[in-house]
Amino acid sequence: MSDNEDAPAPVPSPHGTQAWINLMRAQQRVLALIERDLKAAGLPGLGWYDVLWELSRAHGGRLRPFEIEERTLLAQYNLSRLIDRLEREGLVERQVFDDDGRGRWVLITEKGRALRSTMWDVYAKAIAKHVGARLPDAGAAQLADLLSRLL
Amino acid sequence: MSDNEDAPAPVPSPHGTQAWINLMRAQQRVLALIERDLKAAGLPGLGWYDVLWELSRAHGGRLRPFEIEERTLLAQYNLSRLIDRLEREGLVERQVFDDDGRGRWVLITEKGRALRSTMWDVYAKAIAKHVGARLPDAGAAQLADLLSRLL
DNA sequence: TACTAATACATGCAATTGCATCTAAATAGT
DNA sequence: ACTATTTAGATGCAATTGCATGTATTAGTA
Repeated sequence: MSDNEDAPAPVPSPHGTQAWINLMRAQQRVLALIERDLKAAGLPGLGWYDVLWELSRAHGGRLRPFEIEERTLLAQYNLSRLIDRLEREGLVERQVFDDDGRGRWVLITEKGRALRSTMWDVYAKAIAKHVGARLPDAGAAQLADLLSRLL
Repeated sequence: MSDNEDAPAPVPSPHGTQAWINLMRAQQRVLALIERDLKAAGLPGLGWYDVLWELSRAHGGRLRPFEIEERTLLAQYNLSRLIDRLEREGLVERQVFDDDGRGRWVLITEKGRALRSTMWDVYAKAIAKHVGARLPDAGAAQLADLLSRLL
């Protein structure tokens, strides 16, 4: 035996490798374009959007930090500081969580909801421009499906 | 008229949006897994790999910084400092570029080639495990093709 | 030639990230 | 109840990133 792994083939197929490279490049490229559009509109980046979005659609407009963490894939220490920044801007508030003295609620404010909505106007157009316009709708659906298998 | 953009539809289709979300998530997730494997093997991250790879396949094992920049999508100031770090580790060398006093060559060393090769052993297995094993080869090919349209 | 703009790369400084660790509070084991 | 573990979240510090700008050199233009 030439390898000590268990099931999966140890060498990636050329197609698998190409898929990975394109995944990296496409994401970097489109992300940069979308962030550029947001910045050009004087708006914060997608990190802020993601948190505000999860909060705004959560029941009661609030979540525990660890719940946001799960939904956004942000690292715990990054999220903790991101919440600091959001709080400083009045977009969210931290509240005590009575059932567990360690816990906090993070509650989105009206200002936070308004900003998320404004951001979506720009974000949605950016997605349409940088993704939708480059792929027929059926292709987008197929892409979404293939990518979902990596999740 | 309700919009000031030119050709593309201003609102993304649900499929386009889903494709974008999955693109972000899949890339984040797989990237994190691959970086974890590299770190577990005591190796540097993909940023180093990308530069070493471009250099090792370039004619004469050397490129100008701006050429690396184009090939890797690294920002100019980030690349400049990344080269500093690579140079400190003896993986590359900076040389003067005689035809243009502003320019530099970045030359990969034997040590740099060796490290890239070692990294590839781990990287290739990680791609196989985190991408190849989740997608049939035909699916990977299709994914690569769809993503290439975003590039 | 002298002057202005553009190109190639580097760097000071502030903001963000990653890592390790810390505190406080809840749970588990005895 | 008492100690050890685990969990939620925060934080000090070093490394990296982003932004703006700096330096040197070449190209363009009057």
